Amino acid sequence: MRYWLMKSEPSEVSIDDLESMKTVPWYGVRNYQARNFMRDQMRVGDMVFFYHSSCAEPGIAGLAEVCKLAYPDETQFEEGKYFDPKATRENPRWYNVDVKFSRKIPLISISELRRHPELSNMRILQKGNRLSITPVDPLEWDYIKSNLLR
DNA sequence: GCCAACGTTGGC
DNA sequence: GCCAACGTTGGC
Repeated sequence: MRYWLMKSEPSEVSIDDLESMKTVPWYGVRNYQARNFMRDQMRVGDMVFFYHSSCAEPGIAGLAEVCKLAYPDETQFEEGKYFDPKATRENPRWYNVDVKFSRKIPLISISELRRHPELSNMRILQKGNRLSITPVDPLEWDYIKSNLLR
């Protein structure tokens, strides 16, 4: 079982949206590295920190779980901002897993995360990091669960 | 709104 | 295959 951190803009899909929808396809990823994590490494049962990005209070807002293996992202075929003219049904370019709500937590802000030297290697805290899906080291996962999660 | 960092694109 | 230009991300 692996651990992940997945960024979502709350104006798009927030932890409250996930709670009310129960499960959500993680559509719209258009970065190859992030796609590869979903397509090649995520398994059902993997645990996820649900992270709010590009908002007033960025940080970990909840816990979720991978509940369906990667399959072609439907939005690449549809009109709209995620449409990809180079993608075909025979040759899809983008994939997504489904993610299931686990629980909401009191926000662990990015500034709070930065306060802990134990977490200083987390991808999310590195300067210039823009990757929307990153693996979380099991030690970092446990540290956050036992020290920062209420 | 700014801007640093980084990924992608496309001309050569 | 290089690399400049451009677009996007995301914290601040």
